[in-house]
Amino acid sequence: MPANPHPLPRAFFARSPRRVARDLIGKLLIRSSESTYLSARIVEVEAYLGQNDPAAHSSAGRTPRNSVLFGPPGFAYIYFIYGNHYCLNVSCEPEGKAGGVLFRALEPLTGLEEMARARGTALHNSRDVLKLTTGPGRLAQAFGITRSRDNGRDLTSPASGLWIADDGFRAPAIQITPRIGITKAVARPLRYLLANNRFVSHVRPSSK
DNA sequence: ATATCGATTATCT
DNA sequence: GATAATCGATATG
Repeated sequence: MPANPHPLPRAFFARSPRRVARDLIGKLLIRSSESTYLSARIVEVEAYLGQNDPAAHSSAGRTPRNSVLFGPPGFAYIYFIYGNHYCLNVSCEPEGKAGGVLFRALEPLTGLEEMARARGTALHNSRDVLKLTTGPGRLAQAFGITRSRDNGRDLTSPASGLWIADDGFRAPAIQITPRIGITKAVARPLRYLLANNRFVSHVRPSSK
């Protein structure tokens, strides 16, 4: 039985995005407040490196948009993409060095009704559950994550209301594949996923 | 099952 | 002016 979830310490994130990404598989993302408790297991992430990674937002240096990636580790970097979607990252590496991990898919555990409400979708069958948090845009919407609300939020403290936790679960097997949806540095194996998990996001048929 | 397209904005060239 | 770490709707097989 999983233990009570406890927050991951800042030192967990003060490492290379690869190490952090690998170790985040199987951990929990939690949105908690007096009126809300959403939790989901992290089943798919991607590492974005601070240096020598053309696909990373930090590759061209520090800007107002990406400054969280250059700040201290364990904070939320939220960006808005395609005019429609927010995506959640956590900053890695010690302060001053860029790097982050993108959350790509979760397995929802508690608060599924509220997630469906946040997404404006039905929740009648297992197919509906599957679409709650599979994909970076979907999981952000399910957790009510926006740039204005959550960019720069401390993900190591339950007091912040959005945090990452360890409940004792240990991933039996982790797969590593190339990243998805990018056009630069396409071949690099920086996508980490929980093997045999149904909630891993799908490659777009025509995305190449 | 795959393919195409529109949404709609921050950022960069 | 083009592009992007995406998704849902729609059309067609």
